[in-house]
Amino acid sequence: MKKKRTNISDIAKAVQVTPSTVSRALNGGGKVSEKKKQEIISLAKKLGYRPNPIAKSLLENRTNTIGLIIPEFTHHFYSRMLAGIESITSNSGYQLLICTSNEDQSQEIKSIYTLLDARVDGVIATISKVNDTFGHLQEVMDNDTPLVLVDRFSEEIEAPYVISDDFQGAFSAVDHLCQIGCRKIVHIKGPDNLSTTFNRLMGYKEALRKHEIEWEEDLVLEGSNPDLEEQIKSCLETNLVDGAFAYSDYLAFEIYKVASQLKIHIPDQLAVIGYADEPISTYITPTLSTVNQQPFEMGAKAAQILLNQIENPEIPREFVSLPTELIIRKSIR
Amino acid sequence: MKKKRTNISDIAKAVQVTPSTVSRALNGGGKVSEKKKQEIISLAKKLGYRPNPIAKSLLENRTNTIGLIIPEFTHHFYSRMLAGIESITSNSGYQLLICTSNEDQSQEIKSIYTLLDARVDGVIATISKVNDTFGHLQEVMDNDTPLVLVDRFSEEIEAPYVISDDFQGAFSAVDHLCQIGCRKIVHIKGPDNLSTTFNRLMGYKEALRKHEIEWEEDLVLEGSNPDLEEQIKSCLETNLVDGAFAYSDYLAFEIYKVASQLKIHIPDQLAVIGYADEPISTYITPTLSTVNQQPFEMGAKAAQILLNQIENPEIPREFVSLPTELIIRKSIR
DNA sequence: CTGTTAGCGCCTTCAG
DNA sequence: CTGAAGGCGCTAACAG
Repeated sequence: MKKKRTNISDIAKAVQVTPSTVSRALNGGGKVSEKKKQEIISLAKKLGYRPNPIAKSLLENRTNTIGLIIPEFTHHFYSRMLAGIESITSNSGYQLLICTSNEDQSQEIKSIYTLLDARVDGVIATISKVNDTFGHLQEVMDNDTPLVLVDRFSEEIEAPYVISDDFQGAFSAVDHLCQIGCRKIVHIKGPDNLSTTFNRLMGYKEALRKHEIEWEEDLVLEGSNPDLEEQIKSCLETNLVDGAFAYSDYLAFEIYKVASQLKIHIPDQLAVIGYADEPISTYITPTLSTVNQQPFEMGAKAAQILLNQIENPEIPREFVSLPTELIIRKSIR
Repeated sequence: MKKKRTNISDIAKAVQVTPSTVSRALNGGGKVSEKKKQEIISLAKKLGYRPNPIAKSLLENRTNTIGLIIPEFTHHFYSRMLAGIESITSNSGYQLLICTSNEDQSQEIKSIYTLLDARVDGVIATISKVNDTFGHLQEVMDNDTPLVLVDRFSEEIEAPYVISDDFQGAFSAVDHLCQIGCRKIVHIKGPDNLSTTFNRLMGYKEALRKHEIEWEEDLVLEGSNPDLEEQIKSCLETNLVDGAFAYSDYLAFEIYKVASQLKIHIPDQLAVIGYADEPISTYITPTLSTVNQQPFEMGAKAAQILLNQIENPEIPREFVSLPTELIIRKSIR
């Protein structure tokens, strides 16, 4: 059994006043004689009194707690996002209640209700990859609990969101490849159905268009294809590919592997750009150029918007698309 | 303002009974006529009634919440540990309240008090690297809040802990190097003052002793040394080094860099083993052999011990040292 | 079987 | 300036 903590009436008894007076002395509400006030304050300190936030929560109908739902912790991207969120919330006196969904929508739904039960003051969520129902998210909003989506969003739900500008990120990467003279640029796509996959593909095409390069279907490969390695190999062999842009750093690494097999030199014969600035990108040889999505800033921004909504529910919803940053390393001449 | 949730007395009014009856009907305590019970249950469902855990917490003096303190999120090791912890707590109906210390003890202390204020039912903590005071941790225990240390521990505090067996991990790595014929094995040490640094060094020495190899001071380098690269270079040049064991995968990578400069072939001329099985270890060339500390299992075990302590405070403290796993990859013949 | 009462810790009226 | 009373939502003990 937990030891009983000293509470407000313990102090009241000791100083021979009522709990209300102690409350007033400690919180400054109303007038208390300076003498008693000092006495109460010093005793409180001596006894290590700390107000019970649970009682306050019950009274005020708020918990100073933010619920967070993310797919998982282990990708560097989400760790950084989490760190960004935490940097803001902890500075504002909010606690973080964290749930993972493992990209499984049924778990996401369960988590949402858990958080709602816990009476969190707001929710930040990265929705699962596969999603077809939005009632749980709608319920959060119907409950007047502010909700901010981060990294992924859906047209189905009218919550504020913070995402990364995938179109621009891809565009800047491929634009750079074109500028340094690449004319045959292969693209390895991400998983189907994700808006990020689509937007990065669009950015790729748009950059080609800008440089008046015809888009070729043969040069766009499916990253999820089980024999991706074969695909890359035959693509590199049959075309005079001089540039590559991958949906992720990990997929870019697949290109490295094949290039090494085919004795194609990176960056002299082939320039490569990945996506997400994973730690591996600075450890592989040659170091990989990539697009930084600024996950820390994404998390921080989402947290700021949420706290804003909590403290001022009337402000209009914000929809933020954060700019990306192209990082040039040795995979490019 | 948050919308008012339907509570127990809303239901009571609607069904014309008292709140206590509703409570009994919903929780099964005491006897309620089957008819009313059904009526109450169906109405509760219809109104979407969900009990307010805050009220229950106030009453029961427990919050079904676990506090967690970790240095940071971004190292893969902590992400995995976190995932391990979460896998256990979420299955047992506990929520996770997470704080980061950024390896700063003053922040760690602040976080501890925040968690104590939040009335968490237990605390899992990885203490900061630099630590010289333990009053805050003692206070957690004095408060009868179960505490489990994970990854790092201190003799100064008598809390149960779960750590990785660094001695055995290092021993198995160096033992393996000896077995494949290495006789001149360099070791790059970790940060001073960490027990892990010390224990891995001990494991290194013990393995050498087992194979009757004299320990040489010249072969042990400081990983934190700013001109580490130079040190490695001169060490590899002046000694006929044929094996290397590094405190971390990142430090092992420093050896890769120098070996490449000196045209020393890994693994033919030099066998290398790192530590921690970071993702980079499978992406660098050649893939790096390493020691897996099983962070997921560490987190899970710590969570299990904590939940045990919470539910059964009288059980004796456990002190767990988890075995490591040597992973052999292409950095070894 | 069901209602009443009391209390978890705190704060906020409302009286004095 | 300070005490008394009430209530946040819920449950447990005690009466009926």
